[in-house]
Amino acid sequence: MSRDGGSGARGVDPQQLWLSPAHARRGRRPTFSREEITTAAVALADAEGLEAVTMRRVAAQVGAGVMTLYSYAPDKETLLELMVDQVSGELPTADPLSGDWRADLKAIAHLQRALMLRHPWLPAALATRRTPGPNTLAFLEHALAALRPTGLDGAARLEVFAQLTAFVAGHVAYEVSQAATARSPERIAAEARYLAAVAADGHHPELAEALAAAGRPPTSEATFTRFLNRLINGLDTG
Amino acid sequence: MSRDGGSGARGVDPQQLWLSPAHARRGRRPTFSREEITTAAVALADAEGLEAVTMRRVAAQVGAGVMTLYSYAPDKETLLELMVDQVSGELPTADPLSGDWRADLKAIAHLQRALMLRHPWLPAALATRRTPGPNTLAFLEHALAALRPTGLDGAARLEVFAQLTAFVAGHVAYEVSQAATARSPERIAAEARYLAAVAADGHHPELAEALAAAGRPPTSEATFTRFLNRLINGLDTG
DNA sequence: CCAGTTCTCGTACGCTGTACGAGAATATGG
DNA sequence: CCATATTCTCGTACAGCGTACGAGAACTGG
Repeated sequence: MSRDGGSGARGVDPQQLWLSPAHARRGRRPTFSREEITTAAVALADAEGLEAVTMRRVAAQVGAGVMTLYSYAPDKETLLELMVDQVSGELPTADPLSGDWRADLKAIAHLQRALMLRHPWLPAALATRRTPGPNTLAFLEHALAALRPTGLDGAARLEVFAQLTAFVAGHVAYEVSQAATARSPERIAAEARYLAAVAADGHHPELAEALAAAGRPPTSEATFTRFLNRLINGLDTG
Repeated sequence: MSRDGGSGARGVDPQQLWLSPAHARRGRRPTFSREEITTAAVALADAEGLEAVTMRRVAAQVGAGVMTLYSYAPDKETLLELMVDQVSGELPTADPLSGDWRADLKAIAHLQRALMLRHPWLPAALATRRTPGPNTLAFLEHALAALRPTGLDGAARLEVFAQLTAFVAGHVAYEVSQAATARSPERIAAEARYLAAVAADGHHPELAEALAAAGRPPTSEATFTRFLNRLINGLDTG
């Protein structure tokens, strides 16, 4: 018995993660909380990147022993899911819908991009995410409602939203990787030298032209908007 | 001195990776080759996934000592880049172009998808890739040529191709993660139960409808084609 | 107060990437 | 042919990772 969910004596059943928020009524009272731990992990990831999120460092951040974390999340991957869902809570889910589904969808994508820029580790974390948590589901609900005027059936709307999210994640991942590279100028100079050498070898005329034409890229904001418009405008053809 | 590139005494300069294929003319002759090691790593990743690619296991595969690998690649991340470029060599770069850039671009995307399905670790590996190798550049050259009839300038064509690749990678990553989940039926059942519970709570009508409408999804091939067409058909608007 | 339950966390294990340096193999100058 | 310089090979070692285990602390209901 006593296996009926709840933050059990020996950690949490990963299958029941999102269905067991409260703590047991018997025995010692918990010193920490799932939210507290998740917040610490998010702060760490925001400040130093996803690879800085280790069980030891998160534990140190909240002032707990390392193994204590396992009472609140069954493993590290689950902690990542908690992080994803926590920051997903920053997304507004009650924005009024205009009825123009393209405009609404664009607004949703811009919200997602802003969130990912605020938490640059998010695209990478989304790549391995398994089950959406409540905050993620709330936003999904909002997005599905926005897609209702398309006339697509439920499954198709789900598909469209998944693809949109993947698109935004891919774009932001590229944006932040560019920004990160730009921060170490030696790296980027070496890469530019290498590409220039390749372009100069005469076997890559298209690449040479692409590199020659490249001044500074326009602000990524504009680029994002351009691609987003292309994607969304194409949506009900094919 | 003697720091002029080449597979140096103590490994390879990561900055010069792609410009230093040959080996030194003095001293002991190398027992292995970069290609041999890369091939072993790719085989390992194909068979057991990216996380099975550890320096120790790759070394064992080729029959070398662990540290020997560091004479051929300065670190593990570089080995991953070598893997990416090696499998990129499987992409044909001399396909005739039809002049219909949309059709050509769709063909290119299908080639990329096929490659990624053959090497399911590729989308994840691409996410952290820094500098494109020669095979990657050859395919890029081909893709840029295909985009020439669009009238876009070089930089814009580069952008389009990057976005297309990200799109394909995102889609295939989703495809393979679905397939992987399907292989452990208990997991997927638990997730379905959880989502059903959420849908039944009355606060997620859109989600409920989406889940109800979902029979088995059509073959991913068709889904991929559908999304690809949407993306490409939208390309010269916005 | 006692028994049962739950939470905390020190210790330990197997795994990772890789720095170091000794020794084996080869090319060249004498 | 030998001495020497150069290059490649790889055993050992270390810090850091995720996490299994189990002893003990804190709390509740009887």
